[in-house]
Amino acid sequence: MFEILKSSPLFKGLDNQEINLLINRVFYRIRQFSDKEVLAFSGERVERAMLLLEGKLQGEMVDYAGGSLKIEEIDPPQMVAPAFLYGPQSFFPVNLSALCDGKILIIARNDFTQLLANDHRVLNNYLNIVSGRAQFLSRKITFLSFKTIREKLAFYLLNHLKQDTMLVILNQSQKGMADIFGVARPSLARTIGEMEEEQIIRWEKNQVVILNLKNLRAILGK
Amino acid sequence: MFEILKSSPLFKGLDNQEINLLINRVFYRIRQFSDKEVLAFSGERVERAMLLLEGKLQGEMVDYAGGSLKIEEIDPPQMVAPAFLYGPQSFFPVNLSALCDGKILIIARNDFTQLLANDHRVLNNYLNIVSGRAQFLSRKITFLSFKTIREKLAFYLLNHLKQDTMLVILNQSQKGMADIFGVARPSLARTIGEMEEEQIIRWEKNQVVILNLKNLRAILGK
DNA sequence: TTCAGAATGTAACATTTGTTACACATCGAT
DNA sequence: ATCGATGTGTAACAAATGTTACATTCTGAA
Repeated sequence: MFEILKSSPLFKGLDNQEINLLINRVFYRIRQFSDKEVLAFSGERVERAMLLLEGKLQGEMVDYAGGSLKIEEIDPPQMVAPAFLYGPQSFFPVNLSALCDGKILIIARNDFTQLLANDHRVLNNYLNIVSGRAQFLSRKITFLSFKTIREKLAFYLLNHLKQDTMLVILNQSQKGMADIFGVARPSLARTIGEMEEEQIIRWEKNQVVILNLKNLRAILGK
Repeated sequence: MFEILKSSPLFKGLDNQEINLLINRVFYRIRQFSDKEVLAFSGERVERAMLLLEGKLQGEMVDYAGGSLKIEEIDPPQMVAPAFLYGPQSFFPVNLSALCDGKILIIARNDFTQLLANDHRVLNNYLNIVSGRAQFLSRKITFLSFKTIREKLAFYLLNHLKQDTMLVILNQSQKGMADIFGVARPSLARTIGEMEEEQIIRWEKNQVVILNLKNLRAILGK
């Protein structure tokens, strides 16, 4: 376990023994979870710090109509909802569900606070994590504020362009992307079709080829 | 100045003298600004902690087409962009402009870090502020994810309902609200008209009367 | 290989929102 | 009180997106 923790942003800069000492000064437990299990519901109080050790989690906002907007996926060794452990409104903002089997490290808030107080480097790391979360959410807002599907798609592609190539590797299905964009799947497909028609992109199975970078950029610059 | 700082979330729990001692151990300066002045552009690096002492600021995201989405207003004695001082992407997420004359306290990041290290209460306060920011942004995303103007309006009204009344006091013009919602002003006016037609609300000059709470809730629950 | 389930392309149509334009009301400064 | 700037109600029309439906292709497990 300490190998995993050592590579986590929270314990960055600490060696195995230091982590061991710190962790063993507080109460903690490991919880197993299985595929598709819901670990927390939106609105539930956040009482414990959680750090994903194995497996993959997904956070999605659920609207009142039952529809959902996938916000992000969480991979080890990241913390879960780090920005919701303190502050005035410590409630889960999303439904947290498992995409496969795995396990998480759980530390109650008071113990976690103690952990932070016990080592300045961990505290500093945590500060960076929380700030990073706020920045992630801020970018999410930037993204959601794009009005048209065309703009969202252009922004997405430009941000996922592989260095020095004209390729974007897709690790999402069109359906998955539509969820992230918060739009209907056929609507996204239509926009993709239009942009292929205009020779801006070529949509292949697992990747997208940018045929006309200038025009793609123009979508955001008009 | 210390009276103002004393009432700020950052120095909560400290008395004037303690604040005085802490502040005077680091470099700081006070900057005056005037109405409509732009204090920072979106994308600019955040190098300094800023705490609003007097006046009123506004943060707005500017999209590529020049349109804008007003994110929030900042009143004294709040910090400006507290969640963007640390972390991997410390750039202003919004254009920061003045809504009237005022002044801010400015502390360079290194000095601010020193300030945090010098007092555990201030550090703890800051942690709460940053978490609070992430939580604010998260709620913003919840809000933006509502699909229709009807839903946004219903959500807004239900969240601004004055305790134990059927009133919502408006401190925004319709135009201002349309900006916050990220929709066109006539579109919002149309939706308001429809909801008045249906006897759900009555829109008056500076307030809204809820006529049918059940139906208003039903908009989000359907 | 075969088959079922998932993902994709596409079309017709409905719904929502944006755009533009204009009349009118409101508010504050002179 | 008057004027101009700003906000508001409303309408007609355009544009974007959602909905539904169906055919086709892909994919992984038996």
